[in-house]
Amino acid sequence: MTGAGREIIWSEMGSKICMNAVCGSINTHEWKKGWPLRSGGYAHLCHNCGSTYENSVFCDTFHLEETGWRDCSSCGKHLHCGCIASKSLYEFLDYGGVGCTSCASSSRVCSMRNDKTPNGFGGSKINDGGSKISNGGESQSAPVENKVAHGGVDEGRLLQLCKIMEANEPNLLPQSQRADTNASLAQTKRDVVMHKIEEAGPGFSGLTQSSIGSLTFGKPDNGRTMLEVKDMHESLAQPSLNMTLGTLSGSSNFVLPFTGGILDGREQNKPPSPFQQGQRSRPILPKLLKSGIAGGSETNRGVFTHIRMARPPGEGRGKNQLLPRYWPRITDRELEQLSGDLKSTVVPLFEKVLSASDAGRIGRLVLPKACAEAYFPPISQSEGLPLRIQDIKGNEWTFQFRFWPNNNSRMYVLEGVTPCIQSMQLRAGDTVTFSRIDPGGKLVMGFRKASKDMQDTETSALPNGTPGETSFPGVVENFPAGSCYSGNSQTNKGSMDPHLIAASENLPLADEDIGLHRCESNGDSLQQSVSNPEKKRTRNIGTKSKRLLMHSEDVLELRLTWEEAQDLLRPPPSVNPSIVTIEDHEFEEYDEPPVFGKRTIFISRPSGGQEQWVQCDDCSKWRKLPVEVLLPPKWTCSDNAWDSSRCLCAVPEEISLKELENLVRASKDFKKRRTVESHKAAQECEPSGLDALACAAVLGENVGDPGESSVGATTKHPRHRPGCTCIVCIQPPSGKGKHKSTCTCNVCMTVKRRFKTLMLRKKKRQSEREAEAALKDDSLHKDESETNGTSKDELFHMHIPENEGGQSKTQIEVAEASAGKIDLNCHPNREDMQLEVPGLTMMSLVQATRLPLEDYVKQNGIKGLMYEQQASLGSCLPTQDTGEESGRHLSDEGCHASTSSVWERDSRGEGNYQ
DNA sequence: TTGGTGCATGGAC
DNA sequence: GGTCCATGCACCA
Repeated sequence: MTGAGREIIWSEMGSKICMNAVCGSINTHEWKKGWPLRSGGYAHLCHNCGSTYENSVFCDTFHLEETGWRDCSSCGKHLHCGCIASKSLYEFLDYGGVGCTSCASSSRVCSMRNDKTPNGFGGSKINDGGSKISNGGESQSAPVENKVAHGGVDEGRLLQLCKIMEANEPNLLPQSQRADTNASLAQTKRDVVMHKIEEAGPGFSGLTQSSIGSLTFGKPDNGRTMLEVKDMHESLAQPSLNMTLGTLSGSSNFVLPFTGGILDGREQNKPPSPFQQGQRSRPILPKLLKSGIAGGSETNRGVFTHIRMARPPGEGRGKNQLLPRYWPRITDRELEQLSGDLKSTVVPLFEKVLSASDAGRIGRLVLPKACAEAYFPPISQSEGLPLRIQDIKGNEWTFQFRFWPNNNSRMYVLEGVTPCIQSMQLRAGDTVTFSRIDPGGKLVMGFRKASKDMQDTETSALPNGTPGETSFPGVVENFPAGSCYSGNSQTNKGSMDPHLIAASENLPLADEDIGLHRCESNGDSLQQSVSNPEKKRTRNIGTKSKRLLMHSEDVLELRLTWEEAQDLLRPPPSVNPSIVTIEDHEFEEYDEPPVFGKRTIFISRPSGGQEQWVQCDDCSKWRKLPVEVLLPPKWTCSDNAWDSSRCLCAVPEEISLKELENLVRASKDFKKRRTVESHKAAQECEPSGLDALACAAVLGENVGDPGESSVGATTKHPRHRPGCTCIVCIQPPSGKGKHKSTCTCNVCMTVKRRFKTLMLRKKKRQSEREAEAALKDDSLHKDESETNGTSKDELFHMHIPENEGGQSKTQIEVAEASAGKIDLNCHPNREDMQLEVPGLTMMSLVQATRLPLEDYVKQNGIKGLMYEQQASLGSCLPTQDTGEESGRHLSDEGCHASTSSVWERDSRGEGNYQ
């Protein structure tokens, strides 16, 4: 067929994917032959959308020179091609169009004559998957024909685009991103797609709505793999493509912010676009927004306003190489806000998700190399230079921007970020954003809480979310003070410019409509940060590349949550269990697995009463229930048999959401306190790792499963890891059987060796003490009173179970000492070891150890093993006396010497226990 | 003993 | 196989 005097024929081009963001067709072998090029040959067009081979997204000067031309509306000379209809549109508008090469008049696209308009642009109407292309030029000056209803790009459509994008441009989504959480990946995909759409500009003005529709791969009759574009909108469902490519029509053109970053390496070798030359420092956002969104179509406002999408930064050295994961994610609403306050121009540069290292105490934030080289001052010396960066609160920080050589490359870091990170209460997983304020070039640092992101996603799924709001994460970014990126975080409003606060408060943002989850979690996060600003033990979960920092309390909370989750287990419905008795314990056996009941929250009233609240699955209202009620997985107001006045969703909630939030927060605090307390209690009860080992090695497995003991203990060892050769780590796995008396394994030999040293040391110290006591009567009396008198309890500040039956105090002490308080890591040469427990004196220990071990063993029912171990020990000790002594003096000062420092030394093998 | 520094290492891409 | 980068870790003050 023909179009605008040009014959459209098929041309063998090889299998190429149309890079058109919306199209993405795989043009197998055949491309449409387009208009003749000045350099000879023909342009090649996607058989689906009509884009040029290199497509509209990536077209630039190269195409302007090589492909079709248009006539200047003033002088009639040829100007430029239709490629500008897509990517470069906003650049044209931004710069007032392109000067005609002949008459120098500014030639906006809309005013150009269209006699050479290439197909696929300027209102080309493509039907049936692009198998036919009509005359694109004829509608050039016509207003945008948009046959599709307005509205936002919905999630489903975007996801489809994501899939296409992923299939077509696998390199766009880095593996690290793919391996990330689904939410993150989805967001990244959306970012890329949205950027693509955005890049495509008005060329897709008719596509940004439901016209994006379903994009499915198919095989038409000609056998070509191609993409069909169908409207997903039910009310607009049509059997064939209904897509009208946007026509540039004067002021109605919408403009999207940011010049498109180039994703593809092939762009890099092309001559620079005339629209970019000399324009690096232009203030991008406000100008674009002014000319764009403010006067743009509602369609596209609706599309982009709420969406947090990553956009490649508009400038910087080597910007083209920036991975999408570093693209700053900004919502158009924030940009819109920018357009209303042009006192300063914020140029988002890049962002980075904080790793555990970044957020850790080391105070170094690893910068993506490309970002550092693109946006930070060039440095030649490893020492780098100090960099002043302002945070969102207006505080100015000075970081050392430096690098160190790394594999013939460089690793860039910002040093000294800890105070800033703490100031912003950031943790691993949160995101820091780097922007620049123009004029002045001041670097500013914003942040985005990871938890908030998740909450946003979560909130979007809440029934009481704002209707019509995008399902994308809401706006939670905290932008630099003094700029328009004021953000919406309540947390930071206090330090923000008042007018910015007002502005942000006026924004009906998604996260203003936060549900209970968010308030709860946010407050929680804040509370955690405040109460535990530092010195937290961290634990990594997941793979190395996806390390997530978990604070110890979080881990505890996770455990607690799991315990709570078990509470939620409900027997399978309508199934009677069979009762099985095992060792006097009755178990209910079910054929079917249990189901999870509905989660409820328990809150404690200040008056002391407890309440159970549950959220209706239909209306999301919270209803109060009796505390003892267990709910099925699904629960709605109609199931509220306990309060007939509130058994309808229409009935308002009993208390305000705010009040409920407060109660929940209080309940959360209580839960946290309980968590910490239970953790402390667990710490007190759990034997240390070496204690467990001592029990295992000395007493044998009957005392308890050493493997089990070591599990709890391992968490106390700072350097346990695979390959660790410390005494705890080298012990045999649980269930491998006890060590025989003749065992010469590493563990047993170490235990024996240390035990011997321990006893020798004890004997020596005992004699010293006794000599001292003989010299000093006063101290002797005191010691005697401690030993024999009633102050023993005070000396032993240990956790002693209150109900110890008829055991004497001494027995209890020995029990404590023997049953798991032996720390064989104690250093024989360290005088301070015995003093680590307040009130614990040598004499008290000595007194305690005078009880024959056999008696203790008998009383505790572990005699057999002890005898066996004793025999083993006796064989390696020099004298029977010593051996006997060793049996009696198990409770040495090492009982409580398991400090982390000792562990450390042990794990490094630096301890001298010989 | 602790914390900072400079570099090395290894996994992921 | 090269590059990036998160983290480890030896060394030092």
